[in-house]
Amino acid sequence: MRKFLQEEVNRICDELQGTVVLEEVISDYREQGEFGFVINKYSKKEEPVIFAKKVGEKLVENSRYIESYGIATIETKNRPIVFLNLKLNEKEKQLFYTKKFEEIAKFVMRNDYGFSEINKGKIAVVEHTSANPIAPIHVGNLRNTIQGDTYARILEATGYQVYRLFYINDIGLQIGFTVVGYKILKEKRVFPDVKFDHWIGRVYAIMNCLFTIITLKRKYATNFELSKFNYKFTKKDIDNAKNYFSSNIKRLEKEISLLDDKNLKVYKKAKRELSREIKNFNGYKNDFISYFEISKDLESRFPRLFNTLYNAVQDLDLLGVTSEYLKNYENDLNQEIKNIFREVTDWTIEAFKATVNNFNVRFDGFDYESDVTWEGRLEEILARIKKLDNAEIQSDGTVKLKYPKEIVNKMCKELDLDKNNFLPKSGIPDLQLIRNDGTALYAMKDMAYSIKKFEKYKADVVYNVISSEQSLPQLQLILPIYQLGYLKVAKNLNHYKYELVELLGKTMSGRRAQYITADDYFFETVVRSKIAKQESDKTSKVVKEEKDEDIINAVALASTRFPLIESSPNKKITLDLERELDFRRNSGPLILYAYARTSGVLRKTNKKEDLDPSRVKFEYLSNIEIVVKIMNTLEVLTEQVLESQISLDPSKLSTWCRTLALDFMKFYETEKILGLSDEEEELAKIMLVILIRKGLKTGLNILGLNTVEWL
RNA sequence: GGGUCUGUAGUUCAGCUUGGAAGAACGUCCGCCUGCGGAGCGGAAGGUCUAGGGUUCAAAUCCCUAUAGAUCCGCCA
Repeated sequence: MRKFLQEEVNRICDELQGTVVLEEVISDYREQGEFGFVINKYSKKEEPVIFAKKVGEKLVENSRYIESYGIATIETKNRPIVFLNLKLNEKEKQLFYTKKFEEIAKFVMRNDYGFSEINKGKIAVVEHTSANPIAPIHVGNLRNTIQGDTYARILEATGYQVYRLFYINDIGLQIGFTVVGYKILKEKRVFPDVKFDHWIGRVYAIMNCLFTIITLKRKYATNFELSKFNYKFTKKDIDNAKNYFSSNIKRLEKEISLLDDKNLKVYKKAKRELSREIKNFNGYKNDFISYFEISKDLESRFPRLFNTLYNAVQDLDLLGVTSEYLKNYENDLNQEIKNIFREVTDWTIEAFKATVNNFNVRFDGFDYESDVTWEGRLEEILARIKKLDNAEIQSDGTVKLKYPKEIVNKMCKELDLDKNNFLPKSGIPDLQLIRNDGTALYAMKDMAYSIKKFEKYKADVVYNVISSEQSLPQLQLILPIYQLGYLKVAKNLNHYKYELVELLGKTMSGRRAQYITADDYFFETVVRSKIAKQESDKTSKVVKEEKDEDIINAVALASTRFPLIESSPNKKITLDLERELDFRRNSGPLILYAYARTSGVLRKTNKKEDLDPSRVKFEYLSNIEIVVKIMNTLEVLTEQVLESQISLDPSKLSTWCRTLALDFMKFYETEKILGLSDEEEELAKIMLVILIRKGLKTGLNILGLNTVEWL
């Protein structure tokens, strides 16, 4: 109606230059009409009130829809703000809505409701989760998984063919020593006694602890006295470390205070360097203290694993063996070592699959970092990078790319990066690609993988779901790709950013093998959902003809996925498990409940879901205000999906679902639907319920949630 | 030191692209014990939209400055 009226107003009053935007009138002035707009910007030099009167009269005279008008004035310092509010002719309005409702009803009943074909024929790749395969997926990772999967579904709804990818980071120090630990345990015939990813998480934590302790001991053996145990700290070690670092920090602080601040530039630089060193010392000091505790903690929680590994590494040069393993794997030199790396990662990935499956998430492809490394693309890229003007090849063999201000600004402009809210005003730090031993750094492999995504999957657009912390590396990734001439890749590689998740009252730490895993979270939700269902069964007289398990799973799915997408991705969220598990406070179950209620209504009537809208007389609908609101909501689903896609923000769609559910609840409570004396009215109301049902189902399905008929 | 993100009701947030009359849920208080299913509904209280300045007839919204919090700036991946 608003849109239509807007056009009508524009047509009639040609002296209103520009487009009129009608607003809904607030309740204080409701007797003046339903819609209104601000007259000031059109009135120019004329007194707004007088101008409003003129326009109002003209509108009443020329439009059969507008019955009368009212003027509302808000006083300000200067000229008052004047609203022209329009009251509609009830009969014409009724006719208009009747026609409009039928239109919307037909639209909603279409098979492709909610879906568009704007991106038909195009291929999109969404890479998400990509958690390190050395620890279970925890609630922190889960936001990535759910955001990525939901966004993939939104892309599909706008016509894309979507590939969901998981990038397996199977190279690096952490996986290196974890694999060493795994091999030891396998030889000693110590096998997993819990789900593999949970178990490998413990192995990782223990190996990391042993590895870090020996590294620290080696590093500081000449600086202060340390006990002869290679893989353990004693109380005395910690005291010595504390003394050593504290005195160093004190010394540096004294140096800072003695600095001459006359030469500002030199002073600032020196100060920065000194505070960085202080930070380092503080870091090491904390490492000594915390690994002392971690070691004891892990030993007491997982005594068998810990002791087996601890004893085994005594006769082992852990640092040497790890680096040997890594070198062999990275260069694909030894089949046996390759097998054991793959064994660990593949088992973990299988466990990941089981985890995300609970959340209705599946992947279309898994790519190994090691494969990318072996494929030979790296040499080719490196050769071309070395020829770039901003490449810097140092005598020790390292290769860096320099990005001063001018280059960055120019490239950002050419790539149109400011549309993503990213316009660095200064240069960005140097990007190092090659170590002095000639091996490739992560950034290098990431470039190769980005290009591979476009080639292997024939992608038109790629979305990397990665936390906002990684904004800089993601930018550093695009620029060299662009310089190498991969224009399509650079322009269509997007960073889907999201802020991190915190858990109320809990700190998560992989090093300590302390986290709330996604498995725990789901299991806990299932338990709560069971309890909630039992309680509802007690009070409800309804016999539920659906499997308990399906209902419980649907509720658990909604309650876990919903909180992770209902606020916008660049808002940090704190999960309060008590709140999320209370189904009265979590919006997910509420929407499922609304849907189940539509089922309840339909069950009691012989009308079917395929009811033909053209048989329905919408003029019989009463309580027009809420009906109009519902219809307006239903009408815009497709637009809402598109908006979520364009703004990389699924929360717009989740809000849409919640709004529709709440409005339906309101309608349901205030209006009797079945058993009415007037058959036409009943039919119209049933139609409305069918439409809402279709809307909820479509919206929820795009969000990756399942609906159930009973709750 | 330099980027980026965030600051709106007691709490969690929407609204900012494209300026126009301050929104939702939860929590609190008061009503509706179930007529199509109470995981619900109605009502009330609760806000100098972090601060200051600018542009404008008009700023939560645009621009500048400040401030608080998060985060990034390694031969880690």
